Amino acid sequence: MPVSRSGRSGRRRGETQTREAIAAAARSAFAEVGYDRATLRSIAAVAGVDPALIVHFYGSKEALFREVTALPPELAAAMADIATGPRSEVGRRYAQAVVAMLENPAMRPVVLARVRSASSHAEAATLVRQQVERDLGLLTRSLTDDRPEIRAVLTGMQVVGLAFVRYVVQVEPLASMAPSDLVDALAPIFQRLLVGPLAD
Amino acid sequence: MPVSRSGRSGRRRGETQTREAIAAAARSAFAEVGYDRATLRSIAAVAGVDPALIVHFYGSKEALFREVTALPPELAAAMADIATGPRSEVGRRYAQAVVAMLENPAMRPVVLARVRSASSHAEAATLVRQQVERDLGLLTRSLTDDRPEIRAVLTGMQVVGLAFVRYVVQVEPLASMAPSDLVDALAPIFQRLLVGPLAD
DNA sequence: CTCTTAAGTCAACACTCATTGAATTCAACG
DNA sequence: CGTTGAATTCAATGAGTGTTGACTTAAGAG
Repeated sequence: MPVSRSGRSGRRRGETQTREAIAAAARSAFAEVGYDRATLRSIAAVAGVDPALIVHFYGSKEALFREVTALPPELAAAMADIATGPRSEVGRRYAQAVVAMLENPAMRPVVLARVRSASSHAEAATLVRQQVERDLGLLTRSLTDDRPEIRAVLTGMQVVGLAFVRYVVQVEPLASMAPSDLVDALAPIFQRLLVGPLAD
Repeated sequence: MPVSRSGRSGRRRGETQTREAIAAAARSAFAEVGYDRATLRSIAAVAGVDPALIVHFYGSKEALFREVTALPPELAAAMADIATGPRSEVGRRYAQAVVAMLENPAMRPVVLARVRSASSHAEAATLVRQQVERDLGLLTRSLTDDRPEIRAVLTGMQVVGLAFVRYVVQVEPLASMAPSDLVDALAPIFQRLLVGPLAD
């Protein structure tokens, strides 16, 4: 299948090119202002496209959100990797994974879109809930038999709290903290929640 | 100043009575669906009142939100109290204060209205930011000289994360956990963040 | 009783939203 | 060339929004 020879000569782009432009604009919009305030019109403007084209491609705003905030399935596999390795460093490994995810420019908008939209959009809330219950439950159950569900939800509380406080509310000094310092600050918290004692 | 003799005889209620009905409906609405989805019409319907009356009393939706999500100033004083008492129990005392606040039916809607609206409403985000920076900064600075700002923001991360995961996203088993169990789970986390070592 | 004042309602305005269906444009194919 | 089909736009629809101003109603003051 020959690809259209140019990206710029005519006004018409290839389909995948346009879809990706829309997807990127949508992710950013959902991540920055949440589901409600991210209007099809504003997304279309950023993507350089008519609003009707978005629903032509995706069907509806709901479907657009679902498609654009999907997480790659390899993420669950990465969770499993964290359990392998020395137990005394599992907190730091998880902290590194979380910070890396949130600093990854392809991943951050997806996570923030979900968290930011969870406040007013029931489906986004469900996505966050399932993510914590499934993926973190998997991790903690593979690490210990001592109340893994509680460890999972308390760990998830850290991740959601971090995303909210650092990126949404932007509280200093957390908002401008360097990733490596962030890992240092979070590692002991995760270490205790994942494999340490739950009470004193 | 004589108060109108009855609350129910005529169709007309006393002013304060109506204002409070509106305020309560507004708080619930903001807490349950966030600023954007809490429409003046839906609030008015719950309060049994015309939408125009709300703006007649409060001026605008913005002003309504501001007035209705104000926190009593005695809260800052309560923060100071937590610093007094045995250091080894400060984490538990703070956990009790946080859980008590979130379980207080007068307080919870205010906190949730702020957190839930922070996602899409800049002013709500500012309220949350200031709350964490000011009140928690006050507490940690009165407890230690060892990087109190970091302790404050990490502690705030717990509170925001808790509110979000327990009440907004409703992840189990945190969502249905009894308040006393919640205190038990949070106390050691706060203890370490407030006065414990920051690294291993 | 009359006047004043404020509580409360009503209908409308100006806007923005997602979504739709018809119309257009353009690249590819024969 | 002509035709097909998909990408893309255009204009409109209907529902919902915050806010406004004119209006009505009733309570308290003289």
